Amino acid sequence: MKVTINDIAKLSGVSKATVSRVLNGSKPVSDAVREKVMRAIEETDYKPSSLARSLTTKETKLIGIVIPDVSNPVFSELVKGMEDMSGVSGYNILLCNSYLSHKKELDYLEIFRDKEVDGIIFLTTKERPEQVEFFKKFGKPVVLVDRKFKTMDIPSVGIDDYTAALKAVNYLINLGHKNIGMVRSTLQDSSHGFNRYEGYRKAMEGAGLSINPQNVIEGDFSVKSGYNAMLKLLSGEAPPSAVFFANDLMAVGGIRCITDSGMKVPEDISVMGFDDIPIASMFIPSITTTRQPFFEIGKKAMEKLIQSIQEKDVEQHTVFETDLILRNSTKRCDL
Amino acid sequence: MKVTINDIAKLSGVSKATVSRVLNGSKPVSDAVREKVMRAIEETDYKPSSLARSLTTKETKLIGIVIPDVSNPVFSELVKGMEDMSGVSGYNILLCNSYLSHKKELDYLEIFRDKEVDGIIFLTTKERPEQVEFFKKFGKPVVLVDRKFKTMDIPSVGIDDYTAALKAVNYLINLGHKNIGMVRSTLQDSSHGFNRYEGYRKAMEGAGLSINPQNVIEGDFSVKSGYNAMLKLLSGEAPPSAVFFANDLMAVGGIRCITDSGMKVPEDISVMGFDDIPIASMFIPSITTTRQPFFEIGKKAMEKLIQSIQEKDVEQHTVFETDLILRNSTKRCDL
DNA sequence: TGACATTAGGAAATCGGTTTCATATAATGT
DNA sequence: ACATTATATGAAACCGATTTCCTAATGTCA
Repeated sequence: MKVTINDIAKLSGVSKATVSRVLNGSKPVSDAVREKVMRAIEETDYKPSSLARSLTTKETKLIGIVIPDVSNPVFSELVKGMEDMSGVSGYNILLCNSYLSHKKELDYLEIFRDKEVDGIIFLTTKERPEQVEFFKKFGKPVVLVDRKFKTMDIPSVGIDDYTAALKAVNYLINLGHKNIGMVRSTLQDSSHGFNRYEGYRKAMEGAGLSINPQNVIEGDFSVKSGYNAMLKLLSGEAPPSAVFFANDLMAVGGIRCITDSGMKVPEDISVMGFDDIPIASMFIPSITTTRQPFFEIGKKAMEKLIQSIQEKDVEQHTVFETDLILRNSTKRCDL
Repeated sequence: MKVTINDIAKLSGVSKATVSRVLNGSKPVSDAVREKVMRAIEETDYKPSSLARSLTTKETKLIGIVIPDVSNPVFSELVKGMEDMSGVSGYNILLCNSYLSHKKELDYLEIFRDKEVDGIIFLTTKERPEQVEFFKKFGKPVVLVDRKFKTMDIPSVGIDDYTAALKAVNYLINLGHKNIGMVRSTLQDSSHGFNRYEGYRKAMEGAGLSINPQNVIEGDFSVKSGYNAMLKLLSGEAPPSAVFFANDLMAVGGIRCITDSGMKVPEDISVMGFDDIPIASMFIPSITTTRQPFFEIGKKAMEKLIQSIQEKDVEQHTVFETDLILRNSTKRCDL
């Protein structure tokens, strides 16, 4: 049989209230009594039931996290950052993969409510009214990662996609490239996709370069879509000398496509990625990209969440710096 | 204020016992009463507290999972399989990364006990007495993935590393390779590392080929260690014409090393990986490897766990088949 | 030394459910 | 029509903690 607070109380000859006090230090207890209780606890290897405790204290020390897909290195790194932070504060993580399914996202939110988590970190692409409604009812702290909501002001952590893309494309421009293509993505209305495209547009405009609409292709952030997009770019009338991919996975697909077509990266075409996932540095050639500090972002998101749970003031929107990582998939334009 | 079962009872003019019965169907309830109760529930958007419920029912519908590192594609895929299975049965996952730290592993196990999870899926490399002791006391179901314990018979799911490695190396032998090296790993006494090496040894022996000890190098399953191991192989007196890496990440490092040394894969040296993580098919050249059905393994592990929780009989040790995936990092030996 | 303030610890209520047990009413059999 | 069984529901105990409220014992001060 599992040993409970009552057993400890009996064993040490005190009331369970006193045991509770010894456990939590919520009220002073004489040394003699504390001693007795501690001994009983040790002897029986007693651990209080966090369930029963949560029932009265109203906190479960549980954090719900919804992400699209753990097997995507971007998200797994974010999760690691979150876990790193939650651990030290004694919180545990309920992890859920939505695979971008709206239904799953909502189902998981409901589960979080049932499980009475103390807070939620939410990663989605598209803001939806049901979500907003849920969060309004939910009442407890929520932090968004990599996106803000328009119809509700929820604390967020992320990067400035626009500026990061601007810097990335400016780098290509400084290498002498004039005909620069982009593989973007508007998957599920993702704001990253859009903002990165805006950065690209602005950079080109700023340098007085025109964008050939044929050289802006739509992808969906997957390797395969990068491959297909590149195929289109290569078959166009004026294939670009450099391509800015909205993420590294698509860049990988692009490089494979270029290689399969008998051309070389970066000799024939320069490729720029985004994210700096592990594969970017391992690939041949290694991929020039923009590093997002995913681990830090995850950590910060969790930190903010825990702080709001503990009713401390937190910065509403946190924006992290990105770094341009120069590698071997880009080179000066010879033309 | 949060609405509770008492509110529903009052609102619908019945006792809370009856509300509970409507909720769980544990006892028959007249249609008229059920109707009333249901209406009250809908009106107030009442959701029972799973906390309070768990306190009496003794089940939390929580599963604890300890894995080394989610950002490793091997493990993230396993986790996805587990989640896929747990979802349909209404279980939720408490995910913890141990980073192979013995202390963290044990800490998380303790947390699982405190949180009163219904069962645990445990991935570790090294069996340790404290773990065994914990599981003995724990009393609830546990499933191991990719390893068995020697001092305690815990249900497990995995593959036959020995046979898989044997098949892989035999393939290289059939391609005409005679001088085949291996980069293995005995990281934390991992049994995979050992069994894969045994398969290699047996294959070589079976073909009457001798193993040059200089061509068996120790790695630690990381890209970097694969690179360094390859460096050693290349600088040996009789570099192999083919190398069997104990996992794909090391194979990636190996290929980079070979490429950096001005040689080509597979023209100069054939490379064989293990696992078939996503990068294996994306890499240039794509990597010949042994596919482990990680998703299925994860799913099966969860299925077995849930079945034991529900006190059904389960197969004690489940072994999955592996497939040799032929790609472009291996070719016939010219010599 | 007597009046009053502190303090340690116990009894009981509480959290929000489930479950056992008792009971009134309806259904059944003869 | 009467005894008996089945059935729907309520009251209360319980799960394992925390917390409020109260009391008895000790300490302090004039």
